Amino acid sequence: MTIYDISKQAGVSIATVSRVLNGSENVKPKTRKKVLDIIEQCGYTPNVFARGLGLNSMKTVGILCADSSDIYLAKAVYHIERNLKTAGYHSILNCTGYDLAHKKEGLSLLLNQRVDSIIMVGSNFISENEKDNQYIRDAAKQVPVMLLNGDLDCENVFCTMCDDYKSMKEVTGRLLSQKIHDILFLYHSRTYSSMKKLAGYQAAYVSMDLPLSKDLTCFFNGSHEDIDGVCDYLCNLHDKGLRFRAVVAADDMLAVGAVKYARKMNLRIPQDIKIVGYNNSILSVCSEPKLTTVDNHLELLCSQLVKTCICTLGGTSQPAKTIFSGEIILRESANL
Amino acid sequence: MTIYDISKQAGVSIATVSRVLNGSENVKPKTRKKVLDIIEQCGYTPNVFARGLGLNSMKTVGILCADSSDIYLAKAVYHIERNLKTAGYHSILNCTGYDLAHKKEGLSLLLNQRVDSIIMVGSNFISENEKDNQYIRDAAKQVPVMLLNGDLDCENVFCTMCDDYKSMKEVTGRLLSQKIHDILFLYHSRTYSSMKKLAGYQAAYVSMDLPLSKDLTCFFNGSHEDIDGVCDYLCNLHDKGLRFRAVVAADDMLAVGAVKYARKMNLRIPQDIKIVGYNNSILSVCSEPKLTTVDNHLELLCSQLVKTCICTLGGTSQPAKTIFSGEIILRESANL
DNA sequence: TTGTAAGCGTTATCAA
DNA sequence: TTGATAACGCTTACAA
Repeated sequence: MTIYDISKQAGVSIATVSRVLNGSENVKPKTRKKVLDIIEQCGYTPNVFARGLGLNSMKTVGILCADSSDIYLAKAVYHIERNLKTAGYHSILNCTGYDLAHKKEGLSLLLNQRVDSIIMVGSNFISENEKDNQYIRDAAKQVPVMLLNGDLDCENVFCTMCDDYKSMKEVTGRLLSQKIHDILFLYHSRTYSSMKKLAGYQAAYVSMDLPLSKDLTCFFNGSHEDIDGVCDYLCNLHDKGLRFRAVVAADDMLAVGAVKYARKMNLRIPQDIKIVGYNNSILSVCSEPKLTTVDNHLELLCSQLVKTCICTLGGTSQPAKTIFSGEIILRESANL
Repeated sequence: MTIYDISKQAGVSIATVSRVLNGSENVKPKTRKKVLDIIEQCGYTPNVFARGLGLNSMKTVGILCADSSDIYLAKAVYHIERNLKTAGYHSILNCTGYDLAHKKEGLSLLLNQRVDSIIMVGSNFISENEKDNQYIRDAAKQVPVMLLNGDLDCENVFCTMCDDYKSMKEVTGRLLSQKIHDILFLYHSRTYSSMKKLAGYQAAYVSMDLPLSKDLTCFFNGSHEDIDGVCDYLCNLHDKGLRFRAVVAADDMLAVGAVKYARKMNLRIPQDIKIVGYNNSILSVCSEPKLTTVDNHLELLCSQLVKTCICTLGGTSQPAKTIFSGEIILRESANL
């Protein structure tokens, strides 16, 4: 079933069928109706490969994501896909893992598919080592690249992010104001976003003229689902003599690990130890007690990102960076 | 940069370049090397649209998923994508939501993209109302359809699933053996999978000649992330006089809701009330106490499903149904 | 308002 | 072992 079959049955040329298909004005209403009827009746749908070949686009964007099974990234992918679909675009998903070589591989796979744009989901795609961002710059020479929670100054790269620095500074500052000066900062990746959070944590101390202890900046080197591992890690630190009356974590999973630690140590939350999570994920409500956490308005970020993407593809100039503020969600694990 | 450019630079015809590209034997090694060098040097990659047009395939499968932000479905999508990529296929993701009309829409969007196969992730795509499955049968006339955790007898539809009936019967049976006869079955969707779980729950009673109480089969009508809602729901049931010493839930989120309920009612877990989850998700470890739950080997299911998909596309005949058994994971919320 | 025909970049058949 | 050429099914200038 091709455009030729339709044109024959309708007694018109393929050009006319094509015009009808593409909603051109220059078709006599009567002709349009006849063609439309036959298309309907035959259940004909245009061949997207042929159309793609002619237009050099299949209205598809590539979503690059290290791990779409991660609670937070999964939500991002979901919202991005839904927004893209609304705008008439298809989503090719490519999960790369956290290894740079595989990220490059995934990216080139998508570019070879001739996607109209690339969306990189998660700050882990940006490295502190500028050399490791070159593959993104290269990609941007071919198609517009959208970064969710990543920051890169580059032509044709658009960044949509949450101000993690500000949120974390605010959270830490509130704890410091409560005379809690021994706050442990807990993170488990060195992504752009994590580094911003760390900077915010440190800035809070500095702005209040309080001394920072290196020992309280703690990196958990484990899986992003290993709650027990986090608990053990903290117990270990405690055994080594480290003391702290609060934990601010780079994500909710880490915070839940801290909650488990507190229970194990028979510390009351929040009286003896305050714990703050990040992302306002389902884990923060699942936890007992529930986590005070930061909501970075992911859904909003995603819809803005897709808007930027679509507008860019449509040829209207867009801001290189869009930054939203997070929001502190007060629950039981810390009264800020 | 097209195949013509390469052919000119190499001083051969496009046919030869095409042969090199497709690894044909019938090319003189020396010629092959020359062509390969020029391709490399120019950074040429074939146009997938043109190739797709000629071959009527872009090596792409469509992944249909109601909600890829759901903890469980997200994991499924992730593993499926990774397996497909390994097999050389791209994944177009389409999140439909739970509404039938939108599912049909998503499906036809994918079919119009001329995907090689459709993978439906999650038992929610199968309805008890046979009429509502017709759209799947129709799709199967065009491409092979793979169902994850769904069962449908139909040519060109392949089902890979976990035996939820058996797992749930086993769990319920073990509780009954402990002389706990007032077990509440908690579910929040009427998917194929949920119905299987319910049937397993009921079968355990029947096989032990124990009476079933309709009142203990409880449907929570709320979002799949609303832990507090589940808690309230159970409190409400309690207020109305319903009593139970165990809860078996259709997923971990519901079980966590039951845990919250127990805490609110000052019931000790597992002494006063035993709670069993389903899926062995991160929630089961996040929960306090940790959940006894059922692991249905999702990763294995996904890899088997993709294997079936790829083999079917490759033309080798595959079993219409593949069924795996789940595994009970004992933790703190119930000693089975 | 409609039709003709060129072009998109491959693959594959057939001939040499 | 290679090359010429048709076919894939559409969009779109240009002509009528």
